Amino acid sequence: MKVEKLLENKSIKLTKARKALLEIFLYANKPLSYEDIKDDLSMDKATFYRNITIFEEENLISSFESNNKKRYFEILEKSNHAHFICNTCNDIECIKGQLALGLDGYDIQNVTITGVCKQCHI
Amino acid sequence: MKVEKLLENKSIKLTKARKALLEIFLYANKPLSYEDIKDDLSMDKATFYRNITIFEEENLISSFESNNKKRYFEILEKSNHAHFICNTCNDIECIKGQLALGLDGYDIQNVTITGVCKQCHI
DNA sequence: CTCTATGCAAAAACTTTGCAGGGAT
DNA sequence: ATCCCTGCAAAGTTTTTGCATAGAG
Repeated sequence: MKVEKLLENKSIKLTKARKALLEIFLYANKPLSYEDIKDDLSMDKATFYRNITIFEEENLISSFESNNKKRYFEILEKSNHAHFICNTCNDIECIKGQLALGLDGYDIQNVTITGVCKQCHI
Repeated sequence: MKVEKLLENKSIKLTKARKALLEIFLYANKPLSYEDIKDDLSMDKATFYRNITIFEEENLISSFESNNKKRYFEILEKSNHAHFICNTCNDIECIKGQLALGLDGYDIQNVTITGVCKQCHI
């Protein structure tokens, strides 16, 4: 879906910064932190974080924190998927699959698994 | 298991601060952040974090980050259990259960689920 | 006596806020 | 003319580090 439509649906005013930001996340294939994209951003970090906050409030974007004190963001998708963060190489993988946990009545927004990935695991 | 034994097994020198710290986590029934216990601590925050680092390196304690920029710590148990963090009330629940994800070959250290808990979910 | 642990204060890393200027309607 | 978005700089929050002192063996 186009960025313009996404913002319009949420009644968020379209600006250059918001369009650029949302497009980055829309076309990204993995969660990104501010640091990951700061060199490609044409906006100040204040603008980045302020708009991220708006996007999160409007459920356009979800976030989670990794072991390295950073926050990662990605487009909120319908499909349940978990993130695996490797404590050794710090890589983040998206894991498709189902959680078999007794969480009826809970609204699950994010699943983050940490550990050591297959590559790093000897 | 006694704190003294735990430290001895890992060849960590027993000190007053380490004993106090490990006992707090040993008898806690949920993960705790520095802020949660700072008023009860008789040590400086530098000592807290330095010893936590040692405990983590020796696999006595595991940690994860929540949405509120804090790190939570708990005794590393053998039993797989996940944490559910409510974005509304910020409460942390320990969830017993199994993950049915294709993660063979991965070493899973922590599972953190965020969302809205049953109580807060209307 | 030597070696490590601790407290204090300062620094570091990431994120948020205050404020004044700029753009869009 | 008004409203809100933005950039810049400063402040805030949590965690880490440097250094001198204290403590254990």
